Amino acid sequence: MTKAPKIDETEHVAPEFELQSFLPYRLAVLADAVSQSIAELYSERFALNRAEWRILAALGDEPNMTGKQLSAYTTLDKMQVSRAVNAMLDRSLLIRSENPADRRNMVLCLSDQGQELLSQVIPVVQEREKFLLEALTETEQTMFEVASRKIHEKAKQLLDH
Amino acid sequence: MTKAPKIDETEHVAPEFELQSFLPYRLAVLADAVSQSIAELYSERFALNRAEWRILAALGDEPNMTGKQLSAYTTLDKMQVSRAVNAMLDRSLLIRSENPADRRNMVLCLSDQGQELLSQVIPVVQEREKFLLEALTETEQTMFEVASRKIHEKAKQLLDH
DNA sequence: TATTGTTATACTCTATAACTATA
DNA sequence: TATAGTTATAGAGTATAACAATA
Repeated sequence: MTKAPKIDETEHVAPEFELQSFLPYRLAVLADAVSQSIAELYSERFALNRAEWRILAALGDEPNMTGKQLSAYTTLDKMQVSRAVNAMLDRSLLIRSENPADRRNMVLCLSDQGQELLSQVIPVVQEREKFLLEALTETEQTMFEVASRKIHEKAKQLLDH
Repeated sequence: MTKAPKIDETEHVAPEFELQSFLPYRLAVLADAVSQSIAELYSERFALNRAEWRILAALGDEPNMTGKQLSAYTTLDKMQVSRAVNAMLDRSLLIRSENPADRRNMVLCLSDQGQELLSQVIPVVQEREKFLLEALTETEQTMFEVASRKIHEKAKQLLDH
């Protein structure tokens, strides 16, 4: 009984790989869909872009931040902050004051108009967040948050060189 | 006993809102960090951009797709596919053939070089995926996947108008 | 000399839509 | 007329680095 020659199936055959089940791809697609579903709210109804929305929310949560603090809070870089802040100053959504202790710092907070705008945006985006989270039980929500945080920590390890 | 006048605390005070715990923000930041940690692998070592990497992986998983099928598989739009495909044809990573049944369709598959490149990229990105997933137990991984899928379904409901 | 924030510039991405070739 | 894919072009977003003011 002669053996049939075995075909080497590994030659030119890439390892099994399915994009659909690749975590980074899945996360990108998910975040993209979720982002879009929120962005359409603050951009269309309130003429904010992503950076402006983040800064608005950040200063609503914690007033009197400097550019650098805003950058850390929102994960935007200093240029994005600078540009968005200027656009928002033009629209009188922010008030910029000097820090007498260190005049390199700009100290920013929301104007009454900014507060007003924020208080209009928040319920709208929160409603949408609630809709998205209806997909999950409370337990699932908690686990999802915990897992997200853990993966994020790992990813940050990689990016801090 | 005269009542002290109550201060209306809702005036000009936005509802409680913390960007850090807002699901869409958390997801965006997470996906961004994870994406970056993978992109630095395929872009630096293999000179691929995101669209090219997705197409490479897609055709490795399922050869002989048309542009439209690739677009659906990778969630890239037809222009992004067209551009990436042309760049990859220039690098001889793909083979384009005509579909005699409908000559509007281009049918694409990986060349030997494309296969070879893919088989180099896969272990590298899989290793990184594994590193990221070490953050989670198997149970957590499963729950995370399930939860992701559920949220994604909800988000797609919103985007399909 | 280092830091905060601004500006300039170039590059990449994205979005719209006009265009071609097929059907 | 509708579809697959291409091209053109403009706008948005991003990245680098030079710059001014201040410490």
